[in-house]
Amino acid sequence: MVKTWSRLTCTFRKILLPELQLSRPYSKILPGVASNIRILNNKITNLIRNSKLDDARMLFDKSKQRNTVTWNSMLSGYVRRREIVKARQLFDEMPERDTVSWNTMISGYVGCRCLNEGRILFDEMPCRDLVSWNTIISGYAKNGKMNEALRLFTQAPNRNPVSWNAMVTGFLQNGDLRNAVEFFKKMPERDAASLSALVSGLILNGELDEAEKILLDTSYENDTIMDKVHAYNTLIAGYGRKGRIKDARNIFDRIPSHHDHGRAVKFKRNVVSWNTMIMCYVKARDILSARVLFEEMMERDTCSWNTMINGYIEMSEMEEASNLFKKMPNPDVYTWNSLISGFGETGKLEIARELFDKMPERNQVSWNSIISAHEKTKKYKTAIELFINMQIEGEKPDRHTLSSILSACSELADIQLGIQIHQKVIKIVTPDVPLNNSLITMYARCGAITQAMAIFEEMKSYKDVISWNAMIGGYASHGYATSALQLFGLMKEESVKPTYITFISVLNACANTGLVEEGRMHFKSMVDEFGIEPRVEHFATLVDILGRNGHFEEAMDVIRGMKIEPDKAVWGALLGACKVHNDVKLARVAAEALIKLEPESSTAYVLLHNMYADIEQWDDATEIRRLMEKHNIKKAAGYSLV
DNA sequence: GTAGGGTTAG
Repeated sequence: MVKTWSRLTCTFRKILLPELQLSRPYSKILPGVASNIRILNNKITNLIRNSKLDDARMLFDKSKQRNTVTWNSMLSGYVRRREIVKARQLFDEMPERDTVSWNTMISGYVGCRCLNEGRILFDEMPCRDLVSWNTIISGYAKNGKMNEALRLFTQAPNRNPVSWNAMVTGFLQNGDLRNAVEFFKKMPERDAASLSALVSGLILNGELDEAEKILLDTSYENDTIMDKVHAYNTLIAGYGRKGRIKDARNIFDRIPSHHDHGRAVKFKRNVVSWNTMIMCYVKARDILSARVLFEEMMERDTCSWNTMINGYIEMSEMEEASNLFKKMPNPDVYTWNSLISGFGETGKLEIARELFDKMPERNQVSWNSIISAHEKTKKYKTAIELFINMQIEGEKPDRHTLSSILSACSELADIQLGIQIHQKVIKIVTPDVPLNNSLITMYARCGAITQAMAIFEEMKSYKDVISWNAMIGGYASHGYATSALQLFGLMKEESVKPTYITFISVLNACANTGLVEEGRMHFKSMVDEFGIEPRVEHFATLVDILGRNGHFEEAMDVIRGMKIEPDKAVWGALLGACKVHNDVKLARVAAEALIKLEPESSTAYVLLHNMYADIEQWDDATEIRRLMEKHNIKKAAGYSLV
């Protein structure tokens, strides 16, 4: 039986195979061959649709029989990919061209903004159809050449809604709203695209009220536009972006809902209408109204759930987000990711990690979210471990990953890893300003000031205030106070507006070099010249500068004049200065203020006690000891009572 | 296989 069967198939092959290789003329006679071409064309079309252009080309080259459709499919593949040179080569090689070939080629040129080349072909082509005219008209319209578009539009032997819509869109893109509306009104017949084009164009031009007017007017007409819901949704979203929630809701309510059985419904709300309206509420942080609408929905899609869940995450209401997530039928990777990043942002690292470990599939964003969650909660080592695992599992790091890891390197002052990440950065992405800033910070924190400066200088004019802050801070915190101040001078010369962070470094530099006058001056200019409200860090440093140099009166004046409550850094700076200058009286004031702020801490007690001991005021020293015993204060490690 | 519009989230 098996033998007979294989003999039979052999015979069949002998008969069938030669037929498959028949050349062109036979394909017209033999239906089997014609259907083979159809199969081939379908295959090529599908490959192109899935953007597998190279596979399509291989199939194209291999096939012995091709018809014009085969060539056209291949041509449209190149046109879609904007590979205009290859498209033209193929076009020139074609054994015969039909109108579609010409139109495709023209649309290719037009899509690449090569209007002249497109026009040459248009003028050359043997017979033009409506598509040819519309292609060239929309080409001119899209590229702002409305005069030429209009000339061709008028010349065209006939027009359809596509021709009119191209003109309307063109006018809108050029901000010519008057003509856009006029053309829309003059159109002999309009379709859904006409309305969509006009409404979305008006919204892009900021004319939301005009868009609404036209939209509502159109609904009174006996028009043929059934599919108006698209345009309505566009307007809802437009209002949402402008924060006009009431107007958005008004439009939403005007779309007939599923419950309107009574009258003929020309169009009705779809799930996008609901999602868009929920989105509006979420953007306006009106999470309650969003939830009400969400509960009213008859059927929800993934987007509805994710929008609602993300709304709660935006409001940091992670519990509600979590509850909804548990009820959600089919969460996708985005749902998981937003929860992970939400829990990460709110410091709930364990939950974030649990979700990450549990999720069915991960992508780059999942890894980035969990890495950043660890980095933000100061779990730098784990962040780096995750970064390594990410790559083991075949997920590529991107600029977000690298930026998180660079921060971890900065905090750990791990320059070895930092350098490795720097290499990766150069290999994977073109560093943008934030990434370069992270690199500067990393090198500066690791004490590699020269490398930090190299990047800073490479950035040329693309530096922002953060780049300057990172560099000035790097100098200031590594003992290069003079360089820090010089760089600050350059920053002002280049008219970059400093921030409060800049001044922390600048004042620190002054403190470290004992530049009292300069310190005073910078503090004053921060307030007067740059209008920056001083924070406790600034006051603490100023007190430090003044106190250390013996200007105790002035330092106390600064503290008394503070609009905000002085914190332990401020009093600590004063106490430190008193210690240097052996001013016991003022030290007592500072120490008492410190003890008030931190009753359990022994630092101030010990310091004061030792100052009394130094000048042999034993009664006072004993009093401090008694106080410590009374309040059960134990010396912190590293301190001793002399 | 070629021409116009295209709404919501991550």
